[in-house]
Amino acid sequence: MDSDTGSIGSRSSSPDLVVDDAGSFFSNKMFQTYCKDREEAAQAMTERCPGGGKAKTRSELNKDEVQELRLKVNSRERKRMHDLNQAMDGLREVMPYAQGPSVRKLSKISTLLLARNYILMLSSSLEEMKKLVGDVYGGAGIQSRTAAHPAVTAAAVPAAHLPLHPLAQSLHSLVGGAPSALSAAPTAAIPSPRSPPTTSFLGFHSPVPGLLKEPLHLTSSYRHFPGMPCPCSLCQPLPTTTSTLHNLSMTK
DNA sequence: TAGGCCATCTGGTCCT
DNA sequence: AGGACCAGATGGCCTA
Repeated sequence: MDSDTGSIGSRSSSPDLVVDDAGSFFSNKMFQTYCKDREEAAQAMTERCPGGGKAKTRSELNKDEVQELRLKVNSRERKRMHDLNQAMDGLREVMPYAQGPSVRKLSKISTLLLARNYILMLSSSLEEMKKLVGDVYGGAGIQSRTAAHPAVTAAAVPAAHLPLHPLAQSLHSLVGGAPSALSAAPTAAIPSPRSPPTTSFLGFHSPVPGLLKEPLHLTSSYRHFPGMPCPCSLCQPLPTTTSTLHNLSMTK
């Protein structure tokens, strides 16, 4: 949307707005009740304290100053919400969900739920990858080695921005072999581009081929889509069992 | 037309 | 005192 210039927004949806001669606006209800008293108070105040050099208290503000203050506060709040929406857009950009003019934007609640599930999935994948790397290397001291290994550390970074490490490919050849389930994914779960995904869709239960970004073609029989769960055990989201994951919550 | 989603305004509360 | 944050209220837009 637009602007935090303090002028009326592109969606003039504000209730009880009145426009005065100067083109500014107030909350009618608020302004009537507010200014009725304030005006009298300010009138009395200016009569009592004409031209005082001190900063005025709120009770000393006259009608115009109250309006100016209100506009200032509104503008700040608009800016705050715009910043919030900008951050929300940034989050949408890294979500494994199709973006484009023909695709309806994820709602805020959907974005948050999807992000949560995405994080859980990545955490699970990371845990499983650590286990697999541990199996590959075996023995003690694996923790320090895996912690420093690029394949492991890279998993903590959003997958949409990273190619799969060669080690991960070799791990796939170790565990892989089953045909890809992606191509056979049921389309019933695919939301219409014009309708936002439901919360069940956001649970990542079935990948959505048509809405995926460019897949990574690996040497194994699996097709990997950045940021999306793959049918193999390495990439399949696991039931959340760690206490760390249990601490993740959408509640405030 | 109902319901979902959103932007905006507003007043209260907390913090610096 | 001023700003940030929050939640409630309200009305517009869009879709099923």
